[in-house]
Amino acid sequence: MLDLRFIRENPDAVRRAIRAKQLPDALESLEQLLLADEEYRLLRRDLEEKQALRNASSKHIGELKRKGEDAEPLMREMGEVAAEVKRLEERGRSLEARIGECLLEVPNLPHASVPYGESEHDNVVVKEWGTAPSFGFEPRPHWEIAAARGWVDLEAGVKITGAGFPLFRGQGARLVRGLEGFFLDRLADAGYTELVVPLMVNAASATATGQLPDKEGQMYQVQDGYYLIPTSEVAITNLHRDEILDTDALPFLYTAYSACFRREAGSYGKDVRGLNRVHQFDKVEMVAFTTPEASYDALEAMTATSEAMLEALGLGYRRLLMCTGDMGFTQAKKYDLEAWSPGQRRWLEVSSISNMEAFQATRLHTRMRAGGAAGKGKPGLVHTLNGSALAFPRTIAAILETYQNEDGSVRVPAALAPYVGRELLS
RNA sequence: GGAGGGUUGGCUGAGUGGUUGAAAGCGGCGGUCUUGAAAACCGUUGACGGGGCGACCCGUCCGGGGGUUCGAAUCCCUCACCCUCCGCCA
Repeated sequence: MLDLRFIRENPDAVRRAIRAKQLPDALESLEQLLLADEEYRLLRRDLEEKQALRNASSKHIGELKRKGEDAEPLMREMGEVAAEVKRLEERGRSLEARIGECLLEVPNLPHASVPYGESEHDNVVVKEWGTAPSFGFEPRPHWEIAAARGWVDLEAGVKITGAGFPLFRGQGARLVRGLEGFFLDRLADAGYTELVVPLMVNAASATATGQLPDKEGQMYQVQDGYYLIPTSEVAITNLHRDEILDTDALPFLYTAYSACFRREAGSYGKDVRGLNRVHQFDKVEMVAFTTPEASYDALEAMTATSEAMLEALGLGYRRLLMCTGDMGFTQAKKYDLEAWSPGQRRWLEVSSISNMEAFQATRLHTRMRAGGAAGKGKPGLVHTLNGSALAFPRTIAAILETYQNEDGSVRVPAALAPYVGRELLS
């Protein structure tokens, strides 16, 4: 969330940001927030005055009692003050709750370099890499290639669970495992610390990273108030919730391979065929904690790391700079990487890399100072970033379609072959 | 799932209704002594919010949240976490 003081001092900048992000409902929350904040600040002043009076008097009563003098009149008098303090405290609590709720509804501000736009059509292609492969035959979509050899079995997934839960088999499963090792090894080389994280998180974690209350319907909720993670970002980023990090030790770079679960309610049609959109998928995620000064360089570095993987796999791709209207609630700046899908003749989003600036850190209460928790002085907020490297299903789709042969076999990219243990899927 | 015990400042650990934001020790910081260091001794040392140019002043904080009371670290309720024992279990 944004800093309350910043909102108080720059309400117009926040209003502009909400309009640019196409989130009209948030305007109402902002206006409520400003009203509640104003009332709360007046109430605080009154409350502190009465609390001071009560505190002084109760000390005085203590003195009288110790001396054996009569404290009854003063105690009766203070009864009224105490009642007033209680009334003000109750009102203060309800205002605090309202302020907290409204604050969660206010989106992050877009960075100055983000283009204004109302929808995905206004995103800007900032980079293209590779050339579309040519075939001596009509290239097939990945679901045909995969189904022919049983590498991906969508019907089995439907029987076992339901639509959107693919089953990988044989060399298809081997490809999944190979990609995991390939991605994680390259990220280890790039300085990322590997984690294995819980696949369920509590409501506090989901709130801190911005899934709640904004995207509640998109997560699977299980018993005991837990949610299946829609991305390991949620688990990783909460690692440092309520902590003060040592500024000199930053940046912290983490990666984790995990299953991800998304309800994707309302999705249908050709966009969801095959592996294009599923409810459970694997992903290797990157998360960074940096100083505010370093976060935009870190965004570029993280993006370059993801792009290097696509290049090592030999997959043609383009990088999009997301416009204000297509960016989402928590992000200040976001790039999407899309791999070319020759069998479908369309771009597939395989990675999304974002800088949240201090938006998550404020919710997380993750701060930094020289010396960390034991250090001295006022702690400052850190910036958080995350990105995928990469999402498996669409990467697998792009590999199958890009490297397909007419006989239905698929060449394994040279850099990936050692991880898969073979150079040809057949 | 059942029974019991616990959660206090950077750490250890006192404190069961009235100048307790909190003893003591450790650690940290400053000083004395010393060529320097160590040891010893002396002093000092929590966080957050608000106010004032400032010496300072006010408020909140003893796991979280409520309650009782003129007054709560201390009493009551509730939640979370940790420990011990029993049960169950890959």
